[in-house]
Amino acid sequence: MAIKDQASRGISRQVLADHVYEELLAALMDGRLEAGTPVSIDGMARELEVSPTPVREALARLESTGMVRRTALRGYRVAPLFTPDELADLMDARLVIEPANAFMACSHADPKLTAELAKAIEDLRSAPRGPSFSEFRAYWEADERFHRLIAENADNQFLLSAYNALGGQVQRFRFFGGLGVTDADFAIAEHTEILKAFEAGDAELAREKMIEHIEGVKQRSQHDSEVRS
Amino acid sequence: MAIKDQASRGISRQVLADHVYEELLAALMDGRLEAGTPVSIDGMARELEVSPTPVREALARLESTGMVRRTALRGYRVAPLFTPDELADLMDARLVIEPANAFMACSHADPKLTAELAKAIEDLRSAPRGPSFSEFRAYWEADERFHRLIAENADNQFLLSAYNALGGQVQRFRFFGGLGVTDADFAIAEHTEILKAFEAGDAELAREKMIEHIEGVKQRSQHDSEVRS
DNA sequence: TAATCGAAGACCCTATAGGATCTACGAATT
DNA sequence: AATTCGTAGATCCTATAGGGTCTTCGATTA
Repeated sequence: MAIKDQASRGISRQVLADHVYEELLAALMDGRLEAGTPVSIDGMARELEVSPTPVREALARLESTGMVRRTALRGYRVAPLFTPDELADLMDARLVIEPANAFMACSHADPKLTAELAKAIEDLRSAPRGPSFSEFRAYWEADERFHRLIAENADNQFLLSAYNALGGQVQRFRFFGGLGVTDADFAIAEHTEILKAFEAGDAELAREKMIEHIEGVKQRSQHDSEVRS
Repeated sequence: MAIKDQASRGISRQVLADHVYEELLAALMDGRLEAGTPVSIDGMARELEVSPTPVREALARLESTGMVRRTALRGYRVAPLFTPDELADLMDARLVIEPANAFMACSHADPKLTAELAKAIEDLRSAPRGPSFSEFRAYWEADERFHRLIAENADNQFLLSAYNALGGQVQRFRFFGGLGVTDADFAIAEHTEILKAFEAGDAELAREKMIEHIEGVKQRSQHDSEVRS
């Protein structure tokens, strides 16, 4: 009823499949759906109290994000966690795209953007660092917002698509999710360096600082992976 | 019946939605579905002689490729053609991703890859240059194959996703589709330069030659756009 | 003649039904 | 006791039905 009510209440007509999509996305990001577990279409339909049809459509859209994988005639399952090698590949890909985003965004940055970036850093600083999902979420959200702001202000829809294709939102979360936030102090300092470059309007410097940041994330993530294994 | 037969003949059970997806993709790439025209779910179901359900699923998947756009409660339509500005943005994005692909692919290239690249160039050279779709398709396919080989052999699933997100296959086709193949001689020469770098195992050179190639494509495309408008 | 109204069709969206396949589990047999 | 068989349930996939909205087009009216 939870979803259905909002729709059938009829104040503003909406598409049920969109609600299901958002619901599934939230469940995946909150960790309610763990990596590797199957996602039954019929089962999810019962759980959300809708018919299988919109669930099927939502999952079809979700597949392109890499959050779920589909096997023909066998259904969907939550994508597995990354191996250390895949993690390194992800960072290499970010090293290709995000410095370019930083350069372009800085090339035509306005005070509004720098203010929003500063706010994202401030939110990062003040976010709780607890290991629980609910606490961690604020931290992750601020980190994601910083990078996404830059990607969006690069003002190139294709680069933004490429950034999205990396699973910028999700994959990063799922990686950090299992670990503690050992990253925080470093990330805040490195983000601040990038912000400085933006404030100075030095696009080339912004590119370099972004490279340094992601190199740092890569090294720290590899270290954490080794510790865990 | 065309599609249905293959499925219900039951030799190997298949998913109808996958067939519909392939069928729609082919129709989009052949130009049978022109830019901007609406794609009715029910109508397409009648045309392909299936129910609307698999069509709906296929379109949901297709949306992530950028080939079709969806408006809630109003259905799908074929994505509009590019403006010159969007074309420039696309080339800028390619300039970010494809040189990196070339560098990485060249870093661990094997004779098999260089042979396949050489074959792609040879196919490019021998392809007909006629203005009709069917003739042009062979040329475009060889061009696409060259770039995709490099992207796939960069051996990084995330960079490959990013490359795919550019609509590497499709967007490029849709751009060239309306124009003559004024590009051919230049493209063959530039591809050959890239191949030489691969044969020499010089990754840095491969990166540079890829940059030169895409810069060339960008300039020529802008020139063509001006001529046409 | 121009404008308005209404009916019919197209279309999107969701629910439901039913067929096919796979899995799980218990009973019967060796 | 182990194995085989069969049945019940779960699941995926597709078709069909029906509700709601929008557009179109013709008829009626001012």
